[in-house]
Amino acid sequence: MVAPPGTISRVTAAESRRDRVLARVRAIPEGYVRTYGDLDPGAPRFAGLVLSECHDVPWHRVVRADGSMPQGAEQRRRLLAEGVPMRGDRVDMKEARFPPDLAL
DNA sequence: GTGATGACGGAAA
DNA sequence: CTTTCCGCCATCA
Repeated sequence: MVAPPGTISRVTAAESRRDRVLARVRAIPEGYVRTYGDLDPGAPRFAGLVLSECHDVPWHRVVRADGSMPQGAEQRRRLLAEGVPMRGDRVDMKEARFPPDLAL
């Protein structure tokens, strides 16, 4: 169904994008991680903002592109408990990175 | 309307 | 390998 031009949905673009980000976060299986860029290419900072607002999602499975963890020790402990391969204080993205669903 | 900020990314040194 | 810098988009003051 398509909304005619001029007809702005009550759902703003931001909410739509936000919902999409959350959907992708929930899609991350246990033992794997994803990057902010995978959640929302072009606006990774926005993805981070969304996670900071929503605590009812597996936020600990979202790390930086280089494998570093914004939440530090807490996040690292959770990921380690799920069996996420680590390399020092960084996640081994080569193995733990879950393929981004562009369709979602 | 402009300007500053951020759970970032990628390239350069 | 680490550190530094610039750019990206959306949000908030």
